[in-house]
Amino acid sequence: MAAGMREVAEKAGVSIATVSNVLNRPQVVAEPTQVRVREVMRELGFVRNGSARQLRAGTSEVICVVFPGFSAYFDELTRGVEERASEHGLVVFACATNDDTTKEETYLRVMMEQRVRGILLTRASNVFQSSGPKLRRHAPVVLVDLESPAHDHCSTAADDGHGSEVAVQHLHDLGHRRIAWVGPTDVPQMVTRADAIHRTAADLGIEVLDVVTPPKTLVPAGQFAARELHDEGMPSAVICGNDLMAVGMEMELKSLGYSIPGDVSIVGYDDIEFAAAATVPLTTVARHPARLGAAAVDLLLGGCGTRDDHTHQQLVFPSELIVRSSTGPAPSPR
Amino acid sequence: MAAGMREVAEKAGVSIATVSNVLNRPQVVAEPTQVRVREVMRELGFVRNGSARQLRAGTSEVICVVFPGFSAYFDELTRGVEERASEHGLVVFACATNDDTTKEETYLRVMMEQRVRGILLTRASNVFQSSGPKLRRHAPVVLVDLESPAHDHCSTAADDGHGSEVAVQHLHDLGHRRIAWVGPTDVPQMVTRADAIHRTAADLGIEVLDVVTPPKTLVPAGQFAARELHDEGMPSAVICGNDLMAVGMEMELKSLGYSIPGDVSIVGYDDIEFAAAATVPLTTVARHPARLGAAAVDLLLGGCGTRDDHTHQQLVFPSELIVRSSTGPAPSPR
DNA sequence: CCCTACGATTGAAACGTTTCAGCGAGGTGA
DNA sequence: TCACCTCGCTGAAACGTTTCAATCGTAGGG
Repeated sequence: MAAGMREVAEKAGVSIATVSNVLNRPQVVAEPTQVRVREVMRELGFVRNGSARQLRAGTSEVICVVFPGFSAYFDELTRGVEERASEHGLVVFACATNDDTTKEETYLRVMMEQRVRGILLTRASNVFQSSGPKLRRHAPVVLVDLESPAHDHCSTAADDGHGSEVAVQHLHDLGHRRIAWVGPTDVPQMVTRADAIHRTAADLGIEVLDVVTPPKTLVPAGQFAARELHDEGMPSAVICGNDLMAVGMEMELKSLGYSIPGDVSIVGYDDIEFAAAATVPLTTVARHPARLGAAAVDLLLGGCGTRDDHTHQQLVFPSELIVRSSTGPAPSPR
Repeated sequence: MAAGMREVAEKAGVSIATVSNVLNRPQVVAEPTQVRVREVMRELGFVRNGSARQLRAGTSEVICVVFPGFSAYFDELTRGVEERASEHGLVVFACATNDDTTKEETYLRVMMEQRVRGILLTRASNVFQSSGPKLRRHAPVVLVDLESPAHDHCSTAADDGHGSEVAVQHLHDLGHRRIAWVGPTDVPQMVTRADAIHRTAADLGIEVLDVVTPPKTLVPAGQFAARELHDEGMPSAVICGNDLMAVGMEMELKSLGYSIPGDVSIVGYDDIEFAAAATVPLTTVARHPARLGAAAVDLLLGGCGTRDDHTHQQLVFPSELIVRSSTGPAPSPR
């Protein structure tokens, strides 16, 4: 059924080795031969067997990205990964774990088995802690947006600590003295942000309310948090763990009759494409996901995990506050 | 570096064949041997080489999904695929083409080369038309949300024709006589919807305005269309090609001072999770993406493409109109 | 005590490539 | 003319599994 190089070679009247050369080192085979072989390939609908190739050559052209689900942030992240990867002739496969540990384990196993060229991990749960070393022995791993406590991995991340500080400072400058933080407590990146916010707020004498969301940080989580705050007492400003939640917050608050930023100021994280286009364009801590993704690919290809002499790098990119219309002066107390 | 079955066998004092049996047919190997072999595997950090396995065994445990980008609809679709796939011990890799033909070609090539267990195609561009037959010879292909004109493929789809009829009828019942359709003209699924809308509207004596969007049917496209309609003359109801655009439409219209559904009624497609939670909960044509995905996996595994005697099936699932708050009576003309 | 049967294990042949040393033919410089 | 080089091509050995037929004990039946 599937024609292999053997059939191609026979029909073209050359050896298998020559067929292989046409594919892998065209310079060494004479022009006419090349043309003839390619012609036969087309005729026979030849598709080279990747497993065999990879088995023999030991190298794969696949990079895998693992994340919790397909949302705007990861879409942009992946775009960065893909762009850089394709410059090197690599292909990017993504998979969503839905925060399911078992699924994550399965995915990582398959990737190791396939000896993929590299794995980009975001939001890795405890799986990574346990099987990290084994994983690393079978494929280069780069952490995106996820710092390894032991610094024994390459990673790229945005400087969320600094971003958070600037965000809080911004709100302080606008006169806000009571703000809320909205995010899950079981997602490492979010905890980093929360910590920095609390720290900075304490320094500046700002009170922080915590609204805990589920780990699924999408629009509905923001809406949920908005209702929560509405019931418990609305602060003058809210920092949401990402833009999607911030948009949910915006929408729900408007429904509840709040004016933004008149009554409540809102800040997000990520600066996804859509942040600028929200009903009220969002003030947000830009994290440039595409850049993080591209840099992660550079680390992968830069020898991470393949060379013994490699020292792991933690790349941290500056994050900046993009001020749009969702933040304004705190309403004067009455 | 990477320990293979050879090393495991040696260290456990058994033959390679036995190691393989431990992995693939545990029933045939004695309990104590099994324990010992597994123990050694753990010690050595053995990970079986998927390429070799696949080369010899001829079967892969990977299903691939191809779509334009990572958005809510495809997230839900993939969830359905994944759920069904994992029941069969299969793993799902996704990739985003960003509507780039070259990228799509590359992806499909790699998938064929890897001899994946199956490919789920959505939004395939002309690539599919050209390389379809070749593709099909090397991997089972199922089309999702995409009808093959020649019916020479398996496919799953929602009955958009019927869904559209019902939507228009619904608006007619509410008294709307001038509506808009918002969507791209170069995406097959969208064209199907547009056609059905035009047809039904004509029957009912409803005038339809077309607003053409770019193929990237996300929130901003809806916002763009809203401004377009605002400038050109707002109809009393708008049907958007999907929920994301409908949400964009909602948001922008509210910003422009319109009341929903007071001034304008809005209908979407898909019924993504978020549709119910939008500022104004969305009336939408539910297409149950997860169900489409799961059914596609069933078709794949049901012998599509593997058996010669297989006849291709076109599975069409009913789509239903979910009426929420974004549609209401047409404003009385004054 | 032999024969059979059965359970556990194994040797070796694939699977479809890549790669490397080598081979013949033709060309070039001395 | 000979030695040597280059060019284009090829034979055959890997790569790490799976699988099937074959082997070896050993226990049970006659």
